[in-house]
Amino acid sequence: MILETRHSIAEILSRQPLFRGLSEVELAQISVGCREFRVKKNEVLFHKGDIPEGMHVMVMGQIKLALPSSQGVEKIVHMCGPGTTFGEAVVFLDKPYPVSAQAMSESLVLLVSKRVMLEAMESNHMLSRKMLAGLSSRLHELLGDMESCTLRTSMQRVVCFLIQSGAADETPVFDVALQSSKQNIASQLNLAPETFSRVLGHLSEKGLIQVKGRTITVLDRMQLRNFTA
Amino acid sequence: MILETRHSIAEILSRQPLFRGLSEVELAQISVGCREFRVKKNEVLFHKGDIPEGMHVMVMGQIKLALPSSQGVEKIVHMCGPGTTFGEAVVFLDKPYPVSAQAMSESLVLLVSKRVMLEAMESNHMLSRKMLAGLSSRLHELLGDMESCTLRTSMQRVVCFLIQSGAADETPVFDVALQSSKQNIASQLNLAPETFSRVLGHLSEKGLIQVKGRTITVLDRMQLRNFTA
DNA sequence: TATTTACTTTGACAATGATCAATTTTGCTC
DNA sequence: GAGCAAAATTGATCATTGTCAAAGTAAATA
Repeated sequence: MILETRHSIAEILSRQPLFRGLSEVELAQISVGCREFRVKKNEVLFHKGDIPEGMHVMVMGQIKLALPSSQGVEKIVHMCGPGTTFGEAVVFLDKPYPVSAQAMSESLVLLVSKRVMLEAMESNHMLSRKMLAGLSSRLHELLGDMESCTLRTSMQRVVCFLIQSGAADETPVFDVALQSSKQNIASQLNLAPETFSRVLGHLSEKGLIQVKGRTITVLDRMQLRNFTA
Repeated sequence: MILETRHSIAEILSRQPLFRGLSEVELAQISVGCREFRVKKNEVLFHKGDIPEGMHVMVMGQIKLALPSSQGVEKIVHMCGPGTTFGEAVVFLDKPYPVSAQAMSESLVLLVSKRVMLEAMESNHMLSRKMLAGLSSRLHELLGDMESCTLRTSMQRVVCFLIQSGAADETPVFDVALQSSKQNIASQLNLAPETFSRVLGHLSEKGLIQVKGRTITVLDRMQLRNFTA
């Protein structure tokens, strides 16, 4: 039974981008250091300040990483989706979690112990390399968020968000499907939900976008970009 | 002459925390991939958007990493001091610099090429481990800054800054020596210089701190901390 | 030391965005 | 589909913080 579980965990791991390319032996070793978590919608996986045991691998679902504040409000720092990892940094730091993690939908998460991760990386340089790349990406992403928060107006933040959410190509018209509620997006953009709503309203009035529930249609990428500066 | 220079670079490297413990051969190999930069005060080492060639090691001086904005203003993200590194992330990412780097005082910086860093890490796992730890620290630090910017008032930001700048012990009275100008600190705290000045003024009035040029004396750590919540 | 330049402080004012409250809409559960 | 709860919108108001301007101070340079 346990062997069966370990085996299935190894199989799950093998499908995650981070662990792709590892040998069966390596996967087996890592799977031994794994714990499986099935969390329901709104369930909290860990709180800011908790002592971390390892790194998390998202297999299924959606989890938000957020900074709680003394009052009820919180600032969402990142949304994690399938195939991604989070909490990498705590593997190397001996510090409590700097954020809280809460499931936005029913999710399946693997917790890989620090020790096992460190050992696996010691014997497999490619894994180290991927972890380095992952942390680097996260750092750049966070810098981008910082830039948004500190030197852009609410309008600019929303416009940048819309443009970045579109395909990389230069199609003038495209749809943005919000992957979560608007208040959620607002928090990521560091805006009050009301402000977000109003900004979308303004852009609609000007005929630059069209809002239908969680789908926003950008009607004129060029003109929209003018609001960036 | 060149050999002489390479040798001295290897020696400098051996004194940097990141490279401490490497063999002479390893240091020699890395030094081959190094370029030395001596920058004067206010000189720009690189701009946001430039294509990175490698990672930087600060040997001497002080360099600020900042996000420029369309208008003249900028947001300082980090101050780099001797013995630290910056631009680690670009080694793993193939992306332009997300920040600009400008010397705040005459500085000596080494640029270690991406290729050489990657090779050195491949053969020395301890180096990978240190890079991972460094990136992780930076990430947590940035999360802390994010927390500050997004869910604290100007007063709270300043108070947190003062308390964090003090020794870890619980001495009620201590000095904080600002390592740069007040407008500089203000930018790091995401405040207008005027606001920073006013907040310090308020705290002085209440008898919680005393400001003398670039030295701030905290008179009552406990009471000051009350402003955090 | 004199002179200029940069930094800091202070005041008055403006504006962006948050908050509060009420209403409408959406989506979920039974 | 009815009823309920959560989410979104809209309006009115307010507060925090930024901006502009001016004066004062410190520091750098000749």
